[in-house]
Amino acid sequence: MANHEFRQIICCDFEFVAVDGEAPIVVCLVARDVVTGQTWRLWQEELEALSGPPFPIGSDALFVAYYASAEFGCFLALGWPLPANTLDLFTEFRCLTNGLPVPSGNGLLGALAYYGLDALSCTEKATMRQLVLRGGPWSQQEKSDLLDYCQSDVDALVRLLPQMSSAIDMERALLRGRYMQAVAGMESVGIPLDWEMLQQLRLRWAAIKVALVDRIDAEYGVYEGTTFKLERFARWLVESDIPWPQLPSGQLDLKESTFKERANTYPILQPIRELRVSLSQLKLNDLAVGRDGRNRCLLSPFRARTGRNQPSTSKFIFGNAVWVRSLIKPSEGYGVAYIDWSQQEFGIAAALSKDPLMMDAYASGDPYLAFAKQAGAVPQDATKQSHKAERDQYKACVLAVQYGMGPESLATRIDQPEISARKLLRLHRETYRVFWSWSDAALDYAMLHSKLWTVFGWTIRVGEDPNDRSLRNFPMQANGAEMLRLAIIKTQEAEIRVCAPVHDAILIEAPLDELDDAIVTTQQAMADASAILLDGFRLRTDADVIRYPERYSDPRGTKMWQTVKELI
DNA sequence: TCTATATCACCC
DNA sequence: AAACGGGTGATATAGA
Repeated sequence: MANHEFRQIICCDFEFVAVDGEAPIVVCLVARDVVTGQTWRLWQEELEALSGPPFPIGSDALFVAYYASAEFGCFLALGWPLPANTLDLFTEFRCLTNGLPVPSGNGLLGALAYYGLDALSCTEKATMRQLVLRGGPWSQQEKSDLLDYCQSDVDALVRLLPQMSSAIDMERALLRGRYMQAVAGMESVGIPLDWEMLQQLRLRWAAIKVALVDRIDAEYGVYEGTTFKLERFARWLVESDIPWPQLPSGQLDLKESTFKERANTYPILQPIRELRVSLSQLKLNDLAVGRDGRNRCLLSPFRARTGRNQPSTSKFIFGNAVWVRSLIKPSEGYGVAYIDWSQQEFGIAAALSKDPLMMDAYASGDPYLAFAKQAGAVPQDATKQSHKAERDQYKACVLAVQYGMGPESLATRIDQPEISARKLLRLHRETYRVFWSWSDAALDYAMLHSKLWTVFGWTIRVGEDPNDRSLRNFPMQANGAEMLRLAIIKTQEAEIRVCAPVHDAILIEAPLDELDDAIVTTQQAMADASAILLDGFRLRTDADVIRYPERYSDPRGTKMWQTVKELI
């Protein structure tokens, strides 16, 4: 924590009731200034009477919490301004132990255990959390118990801080702390949905499933209710004299790709294949939607090893099948925009490795076609239209390299013989030599020193059984996550309502007459973020704009959306 | 009957 | 030994 002298260091914890889709209900707060020892204990009503926190939050104060987005959710619910400096010990604990086993998890108790500090037992903690979640009214005794419990977490923070502080890179930690504020902002704003349509869907869900199965399964008799029965399917296959591949375990291989391949030879399988695909996509059960029709859930920042957000895929609309996004609809007078970086990971790879050809390819606007040209596979005047097939293959190769894919898988992916896939991968190595030696060096470094980190210090430790594909991919994905965080911070600081992060994209919302400006500002923030991270190299973005009364639509999901609408 | 495991599908 | 990175979650079947 050198070079950062704070006059106040405030460790803080709230108790609150969280309901999916809704703002938190604040129950109480305890905070302590570790410099002076001053302690604040405040109950609901007292907090609501305040227009800001009782402790200092200015530039010479440091706000310390564990999972600060939760605390900031309470700040926002109370209408309080946010602190200038935030140190989130959850995030720092993740950063310090990322990739290593954490025997007791990543929670506050886990961090205390990791550093050999004692704490409240899990069961005591669970009991008290239940008392919070039960909701009010609480007796005087319960109130004082809850405040004591809340204070025990603050005590824990106070003890954890010195244990961790020597290992914390304060400058970067403060940046991550700013992102925790941004997360609270997004969790509070949420994503506007078509409430009526969602109600319709939920109401008729079971009936839609049954209708789908009834329509198709009569011919096969392999479903029991709406569940596919393996045994029945096996019997039907024998009766129909259709050979079927098995998994090593002996079980029938039920992969979509297997159905696809078999359906080519036995077209009778086509309808049941489509039924399986549809049913597998029919799950929007747990979408977390508030009474105002907005999708809000924990975004779980820094949860993934790469530092990405990892919201629950069932609660978060962008985790569902793409057709479900058609439920996204701005409210009257508003628009939303989905703005994503173009070929973000390719651009990051180019800029960080400083591979001149790769940077040229990115700058050309169509890296995939540029790669094909650089490899001499298509003429210099080739276009997306004139050489679509070649471009598709070189695109698949670029993506394959980013994931460390081997020739067999790439061959399957592009539906070509293995020798073609080998050739593509070889051309990538030969064309982007600088990138490959950079990637090799990163892997060597990771194996030798057992860690790797991003430009802003998000670190992965190399544990047992390292996966070289993960390690090679880490700089691209983890720096992509850094870029997203920085861009979101900047966008929010420009007073734009950010609804959600989507790995390489940002969803924003604005009144219709401000939407175009908001998009420009966001794109500027995203370009700036890339330049800061990539030493001046700017990545492009694309914007998908939806103006009330339009709804979001993704071409990959329109067919399923149509089917569902017809069934309603 | 409940839980664990395997497998699969979805997202970027 | 295999070789597609990072994830969450549902479902079907096997096992306690």
